[in-house]
Amino acid sequence: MSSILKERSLERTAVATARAPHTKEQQRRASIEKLLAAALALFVTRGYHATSVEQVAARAGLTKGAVYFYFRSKARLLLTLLDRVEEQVIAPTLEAIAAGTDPRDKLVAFMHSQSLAGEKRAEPMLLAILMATEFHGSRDPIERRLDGLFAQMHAALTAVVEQGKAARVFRRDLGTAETVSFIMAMNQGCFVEWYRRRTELDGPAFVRAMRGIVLDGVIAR
Amino acid sequence: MSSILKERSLERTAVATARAPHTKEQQRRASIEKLLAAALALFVTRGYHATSVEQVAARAGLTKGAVYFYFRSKARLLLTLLDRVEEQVIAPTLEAIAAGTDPRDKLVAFMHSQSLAGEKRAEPMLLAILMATEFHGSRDPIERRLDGLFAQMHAALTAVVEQGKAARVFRRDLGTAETVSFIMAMNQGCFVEWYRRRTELDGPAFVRAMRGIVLDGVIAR
Amino acid sequence: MSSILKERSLERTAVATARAPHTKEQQRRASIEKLLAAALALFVTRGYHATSVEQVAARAGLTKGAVYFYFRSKARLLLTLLDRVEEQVIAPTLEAIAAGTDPRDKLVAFMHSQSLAGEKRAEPMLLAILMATEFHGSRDPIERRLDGLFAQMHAALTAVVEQGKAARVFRRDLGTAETVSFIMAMNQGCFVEWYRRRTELDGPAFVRAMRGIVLDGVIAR
Amino acid sequence: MSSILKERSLERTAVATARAPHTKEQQRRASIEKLLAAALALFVTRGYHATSVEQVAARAGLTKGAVYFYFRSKARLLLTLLDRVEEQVIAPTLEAIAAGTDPRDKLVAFMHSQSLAGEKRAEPMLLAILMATEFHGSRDPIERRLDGLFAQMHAALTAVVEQGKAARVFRRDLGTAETVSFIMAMNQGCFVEWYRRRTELDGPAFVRAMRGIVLDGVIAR
DNA sequence: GATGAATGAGACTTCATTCAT
DNA sequence: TATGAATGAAGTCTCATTCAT
Repeated sequence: MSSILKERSLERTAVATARAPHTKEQQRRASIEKLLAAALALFVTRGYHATSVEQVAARAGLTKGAVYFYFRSKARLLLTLLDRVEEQVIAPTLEAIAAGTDPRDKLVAFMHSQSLAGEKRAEPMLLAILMATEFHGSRDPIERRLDGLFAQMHAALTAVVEQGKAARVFRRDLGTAETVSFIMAMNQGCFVEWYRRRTELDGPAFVRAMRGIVLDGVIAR
Repeated sequence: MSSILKERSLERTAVATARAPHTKEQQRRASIEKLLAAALALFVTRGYHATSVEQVAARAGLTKGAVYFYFRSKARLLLTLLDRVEEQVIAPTLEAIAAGTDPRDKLVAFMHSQSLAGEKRAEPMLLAILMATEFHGSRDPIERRLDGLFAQMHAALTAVVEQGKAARVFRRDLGTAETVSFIMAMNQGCFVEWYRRRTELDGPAFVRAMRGIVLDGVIAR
Repeated sequence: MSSILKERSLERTAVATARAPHTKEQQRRASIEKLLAAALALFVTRGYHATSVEQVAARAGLTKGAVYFYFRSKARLLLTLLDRVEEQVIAPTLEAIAAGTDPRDKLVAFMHSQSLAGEKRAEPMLLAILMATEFHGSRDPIERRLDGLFAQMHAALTAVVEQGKAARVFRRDLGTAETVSFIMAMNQGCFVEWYRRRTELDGPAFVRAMRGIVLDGVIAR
Repeated sequence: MSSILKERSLERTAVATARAPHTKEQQRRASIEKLLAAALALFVTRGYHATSVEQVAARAGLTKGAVYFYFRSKARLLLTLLDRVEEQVIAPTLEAIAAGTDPRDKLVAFMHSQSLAGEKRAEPMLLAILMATEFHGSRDPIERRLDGLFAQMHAALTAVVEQGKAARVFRRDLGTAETVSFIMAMNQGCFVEWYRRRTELDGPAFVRAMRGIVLDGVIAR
C-alpha cells in the first residue's frame, strides 16, 4: 500500500515526460521494474530466505547496492511486491465481489476473479500465499502485512456467506467461519497445486472442476 | 522409509527387552525423541531454513553436537521426520483407502483418515505440506523424498477417482487428473488453514464443512 | 595461471593509469596483496589446514568477509597463490632451462634459477613444496594443480637428462627417471632445509655445496 | 622414547605368558598395534591434522573411546609412533654409522641404513619427515620431539663430515654445516619423492643414483 | 577393555547491510 | 544512479575430548 517509491517517482513524472523519453526517470523506473521482477520470480520459486539479495540483483543485471538504493532493505523489496499484489490481485477481486448482485453471483465472481489472476498474474498471487507460509509465526512486520491482505478477502467472503445463508441460497448447516475458511483454503491450495503441476494440468479444466465442486457443495439444494 | 535409527535400535531390542531396558538405550531413545520433537515443532512453525540446528538442540535441552551425533546433518533430521510422516500419516491413509469397498467409501475413508491425522498428528502432516512448499524447485534430495510421499497419495486417489467415474458414482464431466489435484489441493489447503486458525475454527465443524462440500461436489447427482 | 583477479584489474588498468590510479582500484589491489601476503606467510609457516581464514584476514588487517569477497573460498586463496608461484618461480626456471645451450648449461641454469628463487622468492617456492606434501593423496583439485606445476619442471628436466646422456655429458649408468627424481627431490629437500635452518646456514655456501655435489655427481668423468 | 604403554604392559607380561595365550594382555597388545598401524598409515597419507581420531579408530576396527583409553590424546598417539621411529629407524642408523671404521665407510653406512629403512620401514621414516613439515613452527611439543630425532642424526653426520674433512677424504671446499644439511635434505627429499613415485621409480636404481651422486659429489677427488 | 553419548570450541561459509565514491 | 569494498552476525558442520557405563 505504501510503496516508498510511488511518491518520489510521481513528483518527477511531469518533468520527465515534458523533457524527453530517455531520461533518468525512465532508467530509474526500468531498474526498479527489473529488480521487482527478479525478486518476484526468485521469491516465488526459491522462497524469500533462500533467495539472496545478490541473486535478485544479478538476475536484474544490477548489483546488490542497487537494491539498497531503491529499496532500503530486503524486507522492503518484498513489501513493495506485496503492495502490487494488493493493487493487482486483491483489489480487483474485492471489486468483483462488490459488483456482484446476489450472494451466488458474488461467490462466482470471487472464484472467477481468482482464476483470472491465476492465469494472468499467477506469480503475484502465489507470492502472497507462499510468503504467508514462510512468514507464519515469525512475528515479522511482513507477517502482519500478509495477514492484512488476507483479512480483506476473508472479510469480504464472510459477508457473502452470511448474506447467502440469510437468503437461504447457501447451505445453512455449515458454520460461516468454517465455510469461509474452506473457500479460502481450497482457493489457495488449488493455486499452489496448479502452479506446481502447471505442465500436467489443463488449466481451464482444473478451474472448472474447482468451481463446479465448490458451487455444488456450497449452494443449498 | 529408511530411518538411520531404526536398524541400530531394532537389532538390540531383543537384548534390551530381555534384560529390561537400561539406561544407555533409554537415553538414546529419549534424546532422539526430544530432538525429533523439537525439530518438528520448529520446522512447522518457523520453517526449515529459518530454524537453526542450535535452536533445535536448545529446545531439546541438548547441544548442537548431539544433533550431529544422532543425525549426521540437518537434512537427515528432516528426512527422519519425513520417514515418520510416511509411517504415521501416509501409510494409514493409504490403508484406509484400500480398506474401503466402493469408490465413495474410499473417498470418505481418505478424508476421514486425513482429518483424523489432522486431529491426532497435525504437525507431522503439516510438516510434509509445508516442506513441499519450502523445497519445491530446489532440486534437493528432500524435494524428491516429498514428491515420493505425495505421489503415493496421488496415485491412490487417482485409482479411486477412475473407479468412481467408471462406476458412474462420481461426476464424469471433470478430468480425472484435475479432480485428484483438486482433492489433494483442497485437503492440503484446509490442513494449513486449520492449523493457522486453530483458535478461531471449530475443528469438527470445519471437517464437516470440508467433507460435505467435497462429497456433494464430487458425487454425481 | 588463471588468477581470478587478473582479468578484472587489467581491463581497467588503461583507464586507471590514464586518469592516475585513484582510490577504488588502489584499495582493491592493496587489500588483495595484503591478503595474499598474509596467506602466503601463514600457509608456509603453519600449513594450510592449520591456518584459519580468520588468521589470514587478521594478519592482513581485514576481516574474514574480505577474504570471501576477493577469493571465493579458502581454496581459491591458495590457488591464486599457486598461480603466482607458477608465474614467478616455475616459468622463469623453465625459461632459464630453455635458454641454456647444452645439457650441462641447462642443468646449471636450473639450479641457478632455483637458488635465485630461494633467495628472492623463498616463500612462494616453499609454498608449492609444502602444499604438495600437505595435499598429497587428498584428491583435492589443489593436488592436481600442484601436480601440474611439478610436472612442468619434471618434464623439462627429463629432456635435459636425456639430452645429456645422449651427448655422453651425463652419467649413463643411472636411469633417467631416477636421475630426474633425484634432482627434483634434492632440490626440494634443500629448499626446505635451507628455509628451516636459515639462521644457521650460510646461504651462498649452501647453494655452492649443493651445486658442487650435484654437478660432480651427475656429470660423467 | 617414553611410551605410556611400555611400563604397564611389561609388568603383566609375566603373568600373561604364564597363564595362557589368549588373554586380556594379548588383546590389549593387539588393539594397541591395530591403532598404531592405523594411525601410521593415515598420518602418512593424509597428514596429522587432516586425520580424525575417529578415522584412526575406524580403520583399526575400534571406536574413538579406545584411542583415548590407550593413548590419552591424539598427540600421544603420534608421540608413541615417533618413539617407534626412534627405535626402529633412527637408532639403527646411528648404530650403523658408529660401526663404520672410516668417514667414507660411515657415510656409506648412513645411506645404506637409510635406504634399508626406506625399503623395510618406509612409513615410520616418512612419518618423521612429514610430521616435521607439518609441525614446523608450531611450538608444539611434537615439534620439539621431532627436532630431537633429527638432531641426533644431524650430530652424527656432523661428526662424520668433520672427521672426513680432517682426514682429507671429503671435499674441504664446502662448509661442514652446509654439507651435513645437504646430506640430510637430499636424504629426506629422496625419501618423500620415492614414496610418492613408488610406482614409477625403480627403487634399487633410485637408491643407486642417489648414492652414486652423493658419494661422487662429496668425496674429494 | 571398550563403547557411546554428549560437549564446546572453532572451522568454513553465506549474507544482509553500510558507506565512500 | 549505482558500484564495489568491507563488515559482522549467524549458520552448518567437524572434531578432540570427557565420562558414565
